[in-house]
Amino acid sequence: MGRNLQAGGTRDRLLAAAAQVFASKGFRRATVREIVAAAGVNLNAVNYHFRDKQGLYHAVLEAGHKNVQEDDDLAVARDPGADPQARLHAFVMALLTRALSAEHRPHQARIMMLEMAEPTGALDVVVERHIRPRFELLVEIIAGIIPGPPDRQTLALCAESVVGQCVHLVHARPILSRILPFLTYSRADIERLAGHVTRFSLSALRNMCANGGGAA
Amino acid sequence: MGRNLQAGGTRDRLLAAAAQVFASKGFRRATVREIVAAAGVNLNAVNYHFRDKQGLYHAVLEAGHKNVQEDDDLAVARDPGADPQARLHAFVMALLTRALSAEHRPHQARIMMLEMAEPTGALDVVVERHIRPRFELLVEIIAGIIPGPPDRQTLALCAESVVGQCVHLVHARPILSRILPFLTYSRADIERLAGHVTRFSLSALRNMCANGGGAA
Amino acid sequence: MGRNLQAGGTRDRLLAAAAQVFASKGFRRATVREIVAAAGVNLNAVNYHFRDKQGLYHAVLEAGHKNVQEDDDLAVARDPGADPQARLHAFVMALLTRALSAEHRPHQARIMMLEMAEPTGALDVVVERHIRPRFELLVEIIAGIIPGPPDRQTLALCAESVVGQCVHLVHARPILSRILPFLTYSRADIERLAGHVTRFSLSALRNMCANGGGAA
Amino acid sequence: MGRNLQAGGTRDRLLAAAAQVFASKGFRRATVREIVAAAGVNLNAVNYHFRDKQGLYHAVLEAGHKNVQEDDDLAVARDPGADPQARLHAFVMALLTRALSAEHRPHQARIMMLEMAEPTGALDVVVERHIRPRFELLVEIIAGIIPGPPDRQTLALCAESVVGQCVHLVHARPILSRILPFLTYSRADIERLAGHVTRFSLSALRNMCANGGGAA
DNA sequence: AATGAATGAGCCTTCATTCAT
DNA sequence: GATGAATGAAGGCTCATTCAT
Repeated sequence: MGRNLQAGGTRDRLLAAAAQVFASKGFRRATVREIVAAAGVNLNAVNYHFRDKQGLYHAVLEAGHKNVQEDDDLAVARDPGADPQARLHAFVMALLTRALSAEHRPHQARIMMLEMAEPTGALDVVVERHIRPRFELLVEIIAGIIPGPPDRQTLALCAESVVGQCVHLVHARPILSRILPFLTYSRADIERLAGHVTRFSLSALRNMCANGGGAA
Repeated sequence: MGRNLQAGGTRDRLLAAAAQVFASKGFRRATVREIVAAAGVNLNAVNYHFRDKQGLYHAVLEAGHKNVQEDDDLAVARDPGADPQARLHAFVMALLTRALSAEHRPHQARIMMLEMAEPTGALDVVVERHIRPRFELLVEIIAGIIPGPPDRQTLALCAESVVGQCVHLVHARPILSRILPFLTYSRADIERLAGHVTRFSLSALRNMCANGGGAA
Repeated sequence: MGRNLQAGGTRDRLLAAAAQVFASKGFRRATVREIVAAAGVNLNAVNYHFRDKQGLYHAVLEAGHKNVQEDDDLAVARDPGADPQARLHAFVMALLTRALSAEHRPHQARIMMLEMAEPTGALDVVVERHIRPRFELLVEIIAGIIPGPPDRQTLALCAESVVGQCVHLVHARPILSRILPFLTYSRADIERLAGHVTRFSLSALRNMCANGGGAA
Repeated sequence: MGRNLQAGGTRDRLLAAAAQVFASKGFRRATVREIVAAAGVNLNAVNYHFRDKQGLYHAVLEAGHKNVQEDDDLAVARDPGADPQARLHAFVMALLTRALSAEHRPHQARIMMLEMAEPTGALDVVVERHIRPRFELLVEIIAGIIPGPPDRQTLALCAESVVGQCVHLVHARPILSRILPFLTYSRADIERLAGHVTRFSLSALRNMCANGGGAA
């Protein structure tokens, strides 16, 4: 008795549902049954299309995210001719928006966090396809801001300082909501946070070389 | 039949083993069987001493971390008379050392990360007992660095910018190891990272007000 | 590996075995493992077909008993045109036969007894679907026997006096076997018991009104 | 640290608590831990005083009930000179009161019911010490009511017809509460029920011989 | 492609009991 | 007599997977 009355192919519906469930529960806690129920497909569809649960997970990671070059949010950040500090702000804003705003369903971001907490072996593909390209873009932006010679290692650490501030705001959300009562993670809050991170980082970057080498 | 041939009390051995296992696998993935095996005690020891798996988990969180006031690593950071930038460096160093160095068994840090990824309801106690005190200390330190009037909200965001850099280095370790090949998380690396975070943050903090208000 | 070598459907075999085991041990003492062993099916068949142990139990209660309207044993008792005392005898005989005779597997009766001793929450459905219809039938029969105006409350109590005699013979069987050595619960015994209950009740009912009101 | 501050001996407190718990949950569902908690004694007291759970159970049954000869409720029923129908009423009233009224804590009655539902092997002692004596008393009373020659077998069946009506009112209480909404098992209800059972039985007994032999 | 059925591994928990002071 | 600790046996349940249409 075909219950699969919906239009879209089983495979796609499965991918979409899986992205949702994996993002909200992580690989382990997510159950195949919940996914197929959400997708409205038969239990064995995952077996048939993706071999097993892990296969489905990998497929989600592979297909889930747009390439950096195609990411509209990063348009300004990618523009070599734009003002470096505008590029930085665009980058930060894109990162936070994508991870925090409700409209952009923070699937990929959460999956990545969960993946770091409990690696399932799928980290490699995520790093190479999603993280590294963005990292390189950020390094390039920072190189345009930081004064003096572009020491690769310093650039990298500064880039991670920027990224760290952002992802912390995402990952530690349940904690920050307790510690910083004024934070509601509204759209306005996101912009305020992006503004802070950009300001903080710009201030730091512009003075890095002066302090270079000498510890605190 | 060897009834607890080992030395120490069953309860303590259980706590230690549980901290280890919970830290490496999280609450969910960790199995009672693995914990008791690691502790070398009977399966039901957890039942007897902690009622159930969750009771053991809470006990680990309660007993696991030293109070801020007793934390020797934070001695300099707590000293109101010390140089603010020395205090900041001490704070950062303590955070990274405790979370990253092998000697300090990074249990609590990882458990906290996992707790954020998959909350089990034990987050409240962790926040109030461990996180908030350290946060307040950091705010106090930063207030001594940042020029101008101590706007509470700005102070808080700056504090999280500092914390974010640190925890990112911890949480994203598997990613950073791929992206930043020079990072080995050796003792020397930890010091280098602490130096960078301190420098980056100091640079930022000293110029926050100047840039204050104007977004990127 | 012999995958269900037996004939009938797993589900039915499970229901039959469960009825047996639940009847002999009650819900609590009965173990899923024993039931599936008796049914010769896999341990998780109960999970698959009935969700869990309780689901199986409910299914046994639902499916176990025929509807009053379809119960051939009660044909005479249901016939409004039949002699009232013949109807009463038929009712009593049906009750005892079903509960005591070996051929009719006294499952349902025992389960009901156990359910009263240790309610599991399944009592409601049993009452509404099995007990109340039979009770109403009995009240109707008695109304045709008892002289005078049909006081609802008296009718109900008389009905329970009849039912009580019957179920006592069933429930207290292990005790009665000790107290009344002549009782073997053979087919002949059942008929003799039915005769006694009918006679005893008829005698009582025909004289209820005369004694009405005055206590002993 | 002696927590056993109470006066009474551990053993007695244990017996009392066990009677309570066994009565409300039956042998199986009752847990040793619950009993010792209710008694306020150490877990191993049951082991020490009664060897094990079953030993405690038997002790409860042995010590729990007064001898028939000492039972004040049955004083009238035991009086050979009293009016037979008064004796019958007294017997019925004693049975129902003891089993149903809140003041008389219906421990023994419930335990007996549970014992019938799930025999634990302790039934023999209960039958010989509690049931048989009362049964013989009832037979004697009935012999004084029923007209004609005292056929032992008929007497016995009639006695069980009386007992059956009573215990049914007790055992089926959860069902009767649903079927007979007017029943609240209040003190007044108990008297009303005793009146009905007595009336019903007297009517029956006085006419048994007339109908004797002829089935319905 | 899709579906119903079946299967096996593993996990947490409860409970009575025993051991050693 | 009493107490804390330890132990072994079961039991119910969840889950991913595989089989057979």
